[in-house]
Amino acid sequence: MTTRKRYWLMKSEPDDFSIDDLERVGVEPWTGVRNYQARNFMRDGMQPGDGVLFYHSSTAVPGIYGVAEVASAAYPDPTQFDRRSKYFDEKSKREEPRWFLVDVGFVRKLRRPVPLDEIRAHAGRLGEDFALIRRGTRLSVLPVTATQWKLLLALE
DNA sequence: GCCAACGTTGGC
DNA sequence: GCCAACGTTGGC
Repeated sequence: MTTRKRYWLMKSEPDDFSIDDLERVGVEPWTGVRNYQARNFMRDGMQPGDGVLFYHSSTAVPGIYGVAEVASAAYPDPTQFDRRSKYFDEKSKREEPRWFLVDVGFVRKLRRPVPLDEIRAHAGRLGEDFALIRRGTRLSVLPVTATQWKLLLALE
């Protein structure tokens, strides 16, 4: 069964994994999400083909730098079982995995990044409840409405 | 590097 | 179930 295409925003620290890295590799498993709400969006909400805004956090100019797409169904994050990984979770069992991810595929870089301060400047039209700019919210994976998607890309 | 804000853990 | 302590996120 398929439902209508959905839209998301996914954060990454560019020192760790950037839009240029994604362009280079094409498709990347989105490892390391260890927040239940973010996991639920990936596990329960995402479908192949969904649109993704690729956001750079913890950098000089935080903001949206590219467009990507969901490139797989959700599956268990293998790093949770890898003792050498910094994402290892000793409480997760293979028969009952705790953390899920999707593969993310490169679509394009923005002609011009859309910085966080510009996004904030449009808070009124984006909606005060938009999780990216809601005070105190630090979700690394969050839903974006079709309207917000269009608005944000119109700022490019 | 600082620190506000939030989530998770674990003792009780 | 409460809540203090701790860890993490992420802008600045």
